[in-house]
Amino acid sequence: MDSEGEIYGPWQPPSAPRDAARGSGRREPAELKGPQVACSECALFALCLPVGVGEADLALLERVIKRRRLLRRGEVVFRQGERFHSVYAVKSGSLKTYVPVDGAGAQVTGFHLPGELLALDAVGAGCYQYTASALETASLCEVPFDRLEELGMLVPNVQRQMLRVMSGQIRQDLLMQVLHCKKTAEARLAAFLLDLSARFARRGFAAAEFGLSMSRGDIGNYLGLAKETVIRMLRRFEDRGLVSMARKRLRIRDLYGLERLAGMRAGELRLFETARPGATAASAARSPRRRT
Amino acid sequence: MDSEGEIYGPWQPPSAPRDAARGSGRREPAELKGPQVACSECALFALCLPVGVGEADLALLERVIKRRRLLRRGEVVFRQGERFHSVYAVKSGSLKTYVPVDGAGAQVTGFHLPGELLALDAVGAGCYQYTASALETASLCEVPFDRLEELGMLVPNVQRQMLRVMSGQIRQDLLMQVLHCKKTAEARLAAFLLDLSARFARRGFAAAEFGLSMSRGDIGNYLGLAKETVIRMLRRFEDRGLVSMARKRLRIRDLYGLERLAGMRAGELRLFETARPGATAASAARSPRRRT
DNA sequence: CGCACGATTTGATGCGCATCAAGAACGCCT
DNA sequence: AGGCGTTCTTGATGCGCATCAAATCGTGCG
Repeated sequence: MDSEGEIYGPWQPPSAPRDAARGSGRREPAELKGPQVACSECALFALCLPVGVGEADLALLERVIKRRRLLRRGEVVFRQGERFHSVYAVKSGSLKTYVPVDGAGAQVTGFHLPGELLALDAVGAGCYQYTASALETASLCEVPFDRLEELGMLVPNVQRQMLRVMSGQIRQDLLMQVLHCKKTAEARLAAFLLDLSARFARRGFAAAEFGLSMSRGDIGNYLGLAKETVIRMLRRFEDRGLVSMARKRLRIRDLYGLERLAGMRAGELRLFETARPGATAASAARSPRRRT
Repeated sequence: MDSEGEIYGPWQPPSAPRDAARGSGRREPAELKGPQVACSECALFALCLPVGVGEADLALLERVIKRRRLLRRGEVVFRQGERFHSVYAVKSGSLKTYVPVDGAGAQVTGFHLPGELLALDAVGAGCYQYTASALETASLCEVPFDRLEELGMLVPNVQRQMLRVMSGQIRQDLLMQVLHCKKTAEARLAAFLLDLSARFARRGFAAAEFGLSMSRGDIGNYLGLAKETVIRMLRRFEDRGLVSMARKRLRIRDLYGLERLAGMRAGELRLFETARPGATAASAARSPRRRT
């Protein structure tokens, strides 16, 4: 399916993190530690899934991939404002995306796990809307958008699938808005963990145990909380037996308890590219104290 | 440009607000008071703009419009979860969209002014993602999506334009996230007013004076604030001479002052369908006290 | 191996804004 | 006009969470 783990670093913007030294010794790439998705599990593949799951489609897909890129922690894939040319699929590792914000630091806008698509929303803008950087060693598939468009000519449904993916993004943003406006710190963090869990599960990884590759600060930034609050809430969860944590490793012990805290079921977050005609949302009422 | 103000109410879901009585007397429709956009100013028209602005295109556009719908305050256009069939363009009046939320009320997800498009993001989901209802007497153009798709076949760029509009929505959601995570109540409200102003201006209405058709409660809900806070902030703005208010009418007196409060320039909100290759965002530093 | 710097924790303190509780000012209907 | 429900306003109070400060841990490095 893949082979040849080409180590590209050709277009390397001035961001090299301190640990980007080439021959650092420890653990060479090629065999990547973390979870890694097969092409058939990747969001990119879903772009042409509707036409059938045959070998031919896989071949079509392979043809649009320009190259793979291997990133180390902190390396930047693209920056906000750069001219848009490619979308990316995460093959292994994880990334965060963020936008610089006025005077104070940045706003983390999302985390991206193996099998997920990156930057499709830049299509309509002509330039990337945010900066993407690796949270850990990661590999990506780059897909030049013009090739994807060509593919769209051959396979009419690809266009529709792109709309679908973007629509899924908007749906996700809606949920984030609810989270920010109506939920306490506790509920936000619970929802965040459930979201991660569901996304791992979706690609075939363990839903109950996974690594948090981002820092507490990043989580807090993303959720609109101070990092101290994130820490305190995590501790609270652990004290209540909802999760157990060792360093950056998290294990969910009481899924239902978390769902109760979050005020929503796990599946309700990130409904990505799944049309459910009749579903009208939650029922579970629970919310400590937050607005009317 | 239009004529025949057909008063349709055929598909009227069980929501009739208390003031929906038919022959209530006062002020018949047909002549609408508020701002009203010409077809050439409408977001729908922008869908095929790139092919040229000729008469032929206008004719094409007219062909896809199924009918106009006239709504009274509180009437619902579509509900979350209903099967998606049409997108809508606001011709006059204004709407709000919202999603029901677990135990407590709803989350207002947006307001929609004349010339703006509604529900395009439902394309990828197959069902509407939120409920839309009129804030005041309003008229809409309904466009069945299958007809829009047909148009897409005739005019290839329509597809691209749809991506563009959705991408603009995602960009807007990103800004909302920053607003919620990093800004104080004061900054949020200032940004909200600037956003409204820019949107009115964009369609050719007065940027400095307009009506707030939504209630303070709706504004607060949308921004993640209590309605009391909205009121207090508005008063504060007025006391400082930034705006002046009479009932639901608002006049912006000091645009620059508001921008300083919001911590961003007016144009930075809602950059809708405008690609700006090199723009990297703000510079104005200002934020009273909010996160790191 | 021990140094240094960043990430993680924990506690103390205070501010921003939600919440509660009335009252005032509409808009709407009879 | 007069009544009434809804929205808007204003003040008092308290809680949630940001902020500040400082210790500890982890990790890459010389």
